[in-house]
Amino acid sequence: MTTIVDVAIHANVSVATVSRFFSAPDKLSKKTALRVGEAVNNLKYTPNALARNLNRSRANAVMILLNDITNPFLARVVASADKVAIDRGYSVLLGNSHFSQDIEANYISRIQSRVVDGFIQVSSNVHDIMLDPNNTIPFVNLCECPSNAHYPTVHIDNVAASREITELLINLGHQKIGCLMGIFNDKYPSPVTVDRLKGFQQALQRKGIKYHPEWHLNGDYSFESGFDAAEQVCAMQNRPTAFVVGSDEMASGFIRGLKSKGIRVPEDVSVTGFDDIPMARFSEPALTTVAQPAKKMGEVAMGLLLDLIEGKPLHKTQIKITHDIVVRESAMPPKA
Amino acid sequence: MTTIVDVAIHANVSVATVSRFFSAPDKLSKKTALRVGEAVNNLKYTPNALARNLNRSRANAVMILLNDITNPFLARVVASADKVAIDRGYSVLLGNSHFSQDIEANYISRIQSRVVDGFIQVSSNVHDIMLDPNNTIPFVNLCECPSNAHYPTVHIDNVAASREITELLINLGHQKIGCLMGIFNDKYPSPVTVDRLKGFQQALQRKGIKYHPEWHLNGDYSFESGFDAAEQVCAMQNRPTAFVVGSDEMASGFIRGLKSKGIRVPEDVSVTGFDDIPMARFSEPALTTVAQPAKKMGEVAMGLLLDLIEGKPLHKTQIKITHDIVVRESAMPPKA
DNA sequence: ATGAAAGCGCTAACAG
DNA sequence: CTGTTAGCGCTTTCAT
Repeated sequence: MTTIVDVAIHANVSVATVSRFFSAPDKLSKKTALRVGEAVNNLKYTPNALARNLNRSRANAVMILLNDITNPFLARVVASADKVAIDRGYSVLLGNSHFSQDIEANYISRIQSRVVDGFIQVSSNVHDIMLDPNNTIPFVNLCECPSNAHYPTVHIDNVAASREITELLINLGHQKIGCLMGIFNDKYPSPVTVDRLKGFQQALQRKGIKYHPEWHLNGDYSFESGFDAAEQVCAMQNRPTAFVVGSDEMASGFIRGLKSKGIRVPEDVSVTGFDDIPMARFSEPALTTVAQPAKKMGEVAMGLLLDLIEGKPLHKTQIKITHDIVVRESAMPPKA
Repeated sequence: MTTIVDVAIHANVSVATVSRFFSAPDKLSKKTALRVGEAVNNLKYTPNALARNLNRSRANAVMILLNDITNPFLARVVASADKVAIDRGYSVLLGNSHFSQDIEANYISRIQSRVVDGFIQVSSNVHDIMLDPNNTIPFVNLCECPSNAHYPTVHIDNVAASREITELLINLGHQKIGCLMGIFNDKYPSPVTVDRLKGFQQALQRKGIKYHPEWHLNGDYSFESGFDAAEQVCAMQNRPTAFVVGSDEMASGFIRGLKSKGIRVPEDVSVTGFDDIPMARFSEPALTTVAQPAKKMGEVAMGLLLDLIEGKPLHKTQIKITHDIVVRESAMPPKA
């Protein structure tokens, strides 16, 4: 490996000068700058980031912690966050936990070893580091912050969003409304799940409609779990005319399952989704859903994190992103 | 920040002992190990990876270079590759180029600064570093290697795969077969595109079927481009009875476009895909396609890369992965 | 404008 | 089994 010393010798200057060539080129005279530049080219020298980072004690990298990079919503969040990171000179490390708390914890310990300057967490696990009042590693939670969290956060108002999409169904004339939501068996129940259920119930309550526990189905946000849940709908003798579903993928699978059982959507049963991933538009029928602006959320979260890292003065660290209700084809008034 | 020195003082041992506590704990007596462990806990010490990496000159990290993390096939590749990386103690940096050669080149220069020990490239751009006979940074190309590449590679036989899926159509009785493939306007034409077209043409030729350039449509592998391509099919007075499409997403969009124009699939036109992403199964009709084992490819590529990095003796560095033809519903015999 | 030198925090001989 | 010490490659005062 060619080092800064090689270049210094080659250019007949001190290592300090070579260092300046990269970090403060304007402090060099034209002549020396030229000589150094030549040496750099001849020797094909690239500064060693490891060494540089060590004495700057900055890694110039951030980590994004998430459960599953193959989730299309998360992938879009990562893509947009990643873009602002590179634009600002940072690398991004993937912290894909594959839904394992152990793996996520392992990532946290790597983070503590300073391989990154901060992290974005897109999951709801709570780690010691996040509770430690002496913690110095910046982080922001995206989408999944417990509602009482005191740390930086970027999220939509899931309660309101879920309430609104439910109200849309009610305004369409539905009175018998079921839901298909996430399950609650985690150590740290997903705030997303909690809030979306809460919004659903709020809407019913406000309109004086009874919540039927027997119409409350559970899934894990996947297409498959939606497909499977459809089975239970068939078994219902008194069937809802509409379902609020906690994610587009699950809604898509649910619709597919319903159709395979001969139940038409939206003619027999209306279905709504959540997230507005690309597939929502291409599902048949196209999904009426809540749009969560993945791109914007990724950008805002990364922007916030980098500001935190760079010590910029911050106005606000708990940022609410506005959602949208997207009306397409999967919901219509109930048959008389 | 608490450093190794703090711990050493606290435990009344030398820094070397503390270092050994982490790298070779069995070389310590029970007593000292205990003392050090206590100090570590009390001080909440975590070794600084930056410093460690510097004098080991190893980053314990690898980069995955790709065009778009929101591509479901790539996301699955990354997820599986990532899994073997963490299992072997490495972090993975995302090199998401957003289809920009400049960004990819920028990542390459970061790589040269030694922030990672090696990289997997899932794109077809050729960089100086890859041609440099003196290059010491290990890398492997996944899926997208030019066929004459001399460097490590993991890929399926795209020519054979494309030929086989075309033959399936021919065996079904189709004689008028069109295709929807990628375009060739890149500096480094995608070998994937080249090979899939070649396989398509080979199949026709072997069966003595004429290749009709006017039935050759172009897209960019996206759902949208498939949808748009369907428009051109309507305009054809002499229409093929089947199309070989270069990716599942594009095939899916193509089918959707066809259906929106009143052309039934597969009754009027058969369509095949490529990749077998999850959506292929859920598309309507479900896609007959070539299965490219994303999970396995990611694992093999990462395994190979880490072996390379760790200097393990290698039997083979150009690895061919077997594909499968998956028969579902989107292809049937042509109407008489 | 440039150089000398003291580290950044840790590892790895080499001694003992 | 444990300690001493010389770096890893670079940045950054402090002088000049």
